[in-house]
Amino acid sequence: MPVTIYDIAREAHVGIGTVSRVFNNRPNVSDDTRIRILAIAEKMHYQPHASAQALARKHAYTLSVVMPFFTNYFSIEVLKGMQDTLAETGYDILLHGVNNTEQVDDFLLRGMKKGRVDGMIFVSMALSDKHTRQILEHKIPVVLLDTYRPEFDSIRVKNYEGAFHATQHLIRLGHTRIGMINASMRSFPAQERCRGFKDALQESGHEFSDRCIVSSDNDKQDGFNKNAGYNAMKELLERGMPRPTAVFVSSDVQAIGVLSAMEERGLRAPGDIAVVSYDDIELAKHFHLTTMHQPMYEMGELAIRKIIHRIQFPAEPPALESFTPALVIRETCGGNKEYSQFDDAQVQTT
Amino acid sequence: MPVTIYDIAREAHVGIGTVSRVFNNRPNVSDDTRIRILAIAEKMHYQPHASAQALARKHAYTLSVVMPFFTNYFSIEVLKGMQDTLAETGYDILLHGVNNTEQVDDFLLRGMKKGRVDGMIFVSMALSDKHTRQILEHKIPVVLLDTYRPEFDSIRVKNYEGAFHATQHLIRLGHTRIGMINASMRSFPAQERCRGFKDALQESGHEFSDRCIVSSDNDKQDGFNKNAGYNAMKELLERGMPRPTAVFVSSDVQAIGVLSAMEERGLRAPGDIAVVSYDDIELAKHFHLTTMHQPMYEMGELAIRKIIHRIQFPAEPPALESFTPALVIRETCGGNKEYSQFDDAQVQTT
DNA sequence: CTGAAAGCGCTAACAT
DNA sequence: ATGTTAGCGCTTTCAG
Repeated sequence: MPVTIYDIAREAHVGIGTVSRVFNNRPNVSDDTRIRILAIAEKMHYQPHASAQALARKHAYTLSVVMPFFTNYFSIEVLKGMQDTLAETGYDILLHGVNNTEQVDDFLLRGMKKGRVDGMIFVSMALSDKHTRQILEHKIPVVLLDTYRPEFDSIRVKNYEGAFHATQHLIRLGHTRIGMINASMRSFPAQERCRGFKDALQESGHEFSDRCIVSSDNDKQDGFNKNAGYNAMKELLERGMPRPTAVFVSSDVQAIGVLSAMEERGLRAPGDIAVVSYDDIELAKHFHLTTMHQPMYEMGELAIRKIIHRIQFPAEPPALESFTPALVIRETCGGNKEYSQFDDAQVQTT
Repeated sequence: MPVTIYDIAREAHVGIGTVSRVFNNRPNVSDDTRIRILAIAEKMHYQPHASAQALARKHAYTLSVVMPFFTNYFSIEVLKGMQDTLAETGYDILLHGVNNTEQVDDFLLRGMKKGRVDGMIFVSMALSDKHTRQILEHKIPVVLLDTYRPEFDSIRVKNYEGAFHATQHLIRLGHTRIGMINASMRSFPAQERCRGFKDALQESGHEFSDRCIVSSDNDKQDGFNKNAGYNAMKELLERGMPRPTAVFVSSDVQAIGVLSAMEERGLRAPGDIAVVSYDDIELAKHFHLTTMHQPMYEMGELAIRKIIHRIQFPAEPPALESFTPALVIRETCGGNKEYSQFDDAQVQTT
């Protein structure tokens, strides 16, 4: 029923080889026959068969992107960067949104199924040893985004440094009782940001107690959501210790929740409690959040370039590339507003 | 290099047919050999080859989802509904984010490439006659989501009715000078919502002038973004006509921008200007927006079920399924708050 | 420059 | 119950 190269070969009185050559832009076809074949193909509405090509070429031109469920801006921006880059390449992506860890197994299986995809990109998820081993065994090209594993190409933003910087900013502003609202510690970025926070405090000789940190245990999006921020802030305020004068929040979405919780008690930022958060999502500007800007779109772009490179050169040693987040100063923790680069914000790239 | 059914057949001293049967859970294989084959496959890390299967089965278990760039909540929620449903089915989706109309051609081509996908879902985009013809010619199963074409299965929300209802709400609240902030008229939903708005006004005998409507011409996301709302509201306020006492905004994201623009001039909702918007995204609650709730997640779910059904029964006549949006009353346009269903909101289903 | 033929890895119909 | 064989539609030698 569907038209194949055989059909058009017969029609054009040539061999299928010649037809194939034409469609693959190979040399060694006379302009004459090339044109004739193209015309016939057009007339017959010929479409090459993707699976057949993939089988013969041993190349599916498909990538799998596995990410924790992409409801937050970070994932979306990353995805967007990927898509725009993809457009130029002829690759397509299979989107694999992960709700929980068991699903990773499933997607890993799908991705590793021979011939399905040429490579996989894992976003923001700590890969277990077991998964790592499986991937290595099957030799499927992988790049990690917003996570790290020495075995694979990794693209990270310096979460530790970013958190450190953000906290330092608070300290320089004169704050001494500083709390942190963190996402779920299952998340790799959350872990790193927590470390950065602690170290910044310790380095500057601040007293520090784990009671200052509230980690969300909200499953949804690893705790990177508004409600988690709201609840965590409420808890922090109720822990019955002297109220912090500043908090570092592990993401902007959470910070929005934090702001809500504060508002409920009549507290304002920065007056009562200064707030610094992380990500610089689109809405951050709207909430005047001072936050750490992450080059999400660019990371998505790079991930695609890297995976395609890796597919071409599987043997090269894995490389780590790091993006440094930049502090965007708006209004939620006071401070100056002299320079302006990102819209209404001042940026320091440390 | 990679292990195939031939390898495992040789190892197990059986024919490849038997091996194939085992992996396809077909009968007519003795438990004995079945177990033996499974064991050997396991040992050799056998993975079936997706492209080969697709070629032989004439079925790729892949869907293409084409949507205008998914940076807004609507798309994301829809996507999420799709993904969750997909998990049970064994299908994967190729995500095709469209930035502009020319790209549709590209993706259409990719989608129609034989064997690539078993079906396509188009979200929130008016399909041109040309595209429609192409799809029909290639007989590829299609379902439309948030658009309509008699030629295909369509899932819509009643945009017209929703807008009508929202506007009516404003009218019942006693408003007479009502404006509308619309997205780009290129977007189908925007067109429908505009019609609903106009008709509601006319039906109730309100004077109506096109000057009350500001349509965004912001390209990004067809004008469904915060900035577009901000700019449009600014323009409306500057048109030098008596200030409207209420506005209907074609989406929540835009409404957030509208609120900003108002705030800048010291105007508050609902006191100075009442605001009703559309979508009921997650953040709508945070902004206390009175808005039309759309069952986005459910629509995504249904789209998947429909396309899979359509793939199985290509001959059935196309069906239209409609979701009715519900008015969620919060605070941006006053009114009562007696009942509560969606969180803090009252819902009327008309 | 072009045709023929051998795969790519798997499914499915047909024998046995 | 199991082996054999013929495709699925395309790419890619290898002759000519």
